[in-house]
Amino acid sequence: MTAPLHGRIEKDLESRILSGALGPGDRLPTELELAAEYGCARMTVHKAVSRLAAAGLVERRRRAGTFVARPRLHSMVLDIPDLPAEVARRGQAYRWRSLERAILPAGAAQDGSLAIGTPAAALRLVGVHCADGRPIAHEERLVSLALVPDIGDARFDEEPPGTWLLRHVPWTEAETRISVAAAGGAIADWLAVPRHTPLLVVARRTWRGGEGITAVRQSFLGDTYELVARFGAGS
Amino acid sequence: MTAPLHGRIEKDLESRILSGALGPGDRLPTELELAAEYGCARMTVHKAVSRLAAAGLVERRRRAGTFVARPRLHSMVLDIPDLPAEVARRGQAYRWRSLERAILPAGAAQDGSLAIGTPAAALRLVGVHCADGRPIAHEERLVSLALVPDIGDARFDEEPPGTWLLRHVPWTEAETRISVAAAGGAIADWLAVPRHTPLLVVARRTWRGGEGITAVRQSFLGDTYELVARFGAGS
DNA sequence: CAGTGGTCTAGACCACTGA
DNA sequence: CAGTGGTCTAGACCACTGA
Repeated sequence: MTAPLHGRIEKDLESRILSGALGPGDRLPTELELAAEYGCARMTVHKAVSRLAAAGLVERRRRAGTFVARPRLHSMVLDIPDLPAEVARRGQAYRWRSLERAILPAGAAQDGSLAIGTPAAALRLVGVHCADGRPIAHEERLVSLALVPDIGDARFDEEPPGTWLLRHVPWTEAETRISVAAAGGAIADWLAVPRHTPLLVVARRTWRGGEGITAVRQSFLGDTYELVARFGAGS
Repeated sequence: MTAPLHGRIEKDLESRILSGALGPGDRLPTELELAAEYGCARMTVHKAVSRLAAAGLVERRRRAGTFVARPRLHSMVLDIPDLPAEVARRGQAYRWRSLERAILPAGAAQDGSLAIGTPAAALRLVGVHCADGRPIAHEERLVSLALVPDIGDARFDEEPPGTWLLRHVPWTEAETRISVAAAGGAIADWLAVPRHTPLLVVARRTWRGGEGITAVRQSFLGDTYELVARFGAGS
C-alpha cells in the first residue's frame, strides 16, 4: 500500500524542481545530506536521484554534485501500432488485400528507395489494408529470404505480412521515417482517391544484429490516420 | 575502464535472449541462482535484470520468476527537433517571421482544434519558419499566460516561441500528433505554395503537472521535412 | 587531493502470488 | 504457505574531477 521510499523521495525532489523551488543550475544536496534528511541509507537516495537523472531532470557530476538540468527537448515515445489491432480497436473490420507477390533475385533488394540493405534475395509483397471494406493504406514491403526463409511458406490471405513478421521474427533495431506525399497514379487507384491526395508515408526498416530483415513503405490516407507520440504519461 | 559488473551481466543475459538460447516464455534463473553463477551479491543481479525488464526483454512476476518476453511491438523514440538547431545543422540560415500576436481572454483557449485545455487567458502567436529565406513551416501557437506570464515581455523577432519556451519553461508531459493535410488558402499563401499542397502537420501539447502550458500546430512542407524515430540504436 | 557520485556487498524483512 | 522478486540497510572501496 505505502509507496516505496525511493519513489517518495524521487517525487519529492521532482516537485521541488517543477515548482521552481529548485531552478535550473541549482545544486541539490549531496547523497549523504539527503540520506540524513530523509533518515535512510545512501543507496535509497541514490536510486531516487539516479532515476531523476535518467529522466533528464538533473545532471550528476562526480566531485561537483547534482544539479537541476536546463529544460531541454525531450525525446518522445512513438507507438507503432499493429494495423489489424488498431482497426479492430476502432470497432471496424480489418482486411488485408494482397496485390502482388514476387521473389527478387540476390542484389535486387540492396539499394533503391525501398531496400533492406543486404545482397540477399528478397520477397516483395504489395497490398492494401482495409477497414470495413474501405482501403486505408497501401503497403509495399521487401523481406529478406536469407533471414526469414519461412516466409516463403506463409499465406497472406487474411493476415498482413507485418503481423506475421511480428509474431515470427524478433528484431533488435528499427528506424521509422515519417513524411508526406501526394498520391501517384497506381496508389491513388488502389486507395480509390483522386491523384495528388495527401498521404502520410511511414517508411520503416528493421534489423536483427545489423542484418536487414524487412523494409516497408506504408501510405495512409490522411483523413483516416494519425500517429501519436507521448512523453511523461507513463512514469 | 572495466565496465560495471551489473552492466556485463545485463549484456550477457541480453545476448542469451537475442541469440535465441533463451526463447520467449523461457524462465531465467532466479536472482539467487544468478548471483551464485556470477559470484556476486543479489543486489547486483537485481539491477541487471531490472534493467532488462524496463527495456521489455523480460517480464518479472513474484513467486513465479523472470521470463523472456514475447517479441512485441516496441515503442520507438521520436526525436522532436528544435527547428532553428535543425535548420542550422543542415547548413542553412534559420529565420522566424512573426505574423500575428494577440492576447486571448480567459476561456477562449480552452476548447477547439488548437487548445491548451485550461480556462486561463492565452497568448496567440502565429508565424513562419524559414530556411535560407524560404518558408518551410507555418506555426500557430497558444501559450497559457497563467503558467507563463513572462512570455508577455518576450520579443520574438529572431527566436521562435518554441525555442524561447524550451529555455524558460520546464514541462513534464507532452503529446504529439502527426497527420497530413492539404494546404488551405492562408497557409498556402504564407508558405508560397499552391493550395492543396500536402503538408505534414505536427500538433503538440505540453503540460506541467497537469496544467496546460502550450499547444502548437506546425505545418511543414512535405518535400522539405521528415520525422525520424529509432529503436535500438541507443542502448 | 578531497569530496562527490558509482558500484558492490552481505545481509534483512517484506509483499505478493501461484504451486 | 513457500518461493520469488522488491526494497532497504550500513557499511566499503573506488573512479573521477574540479576546488
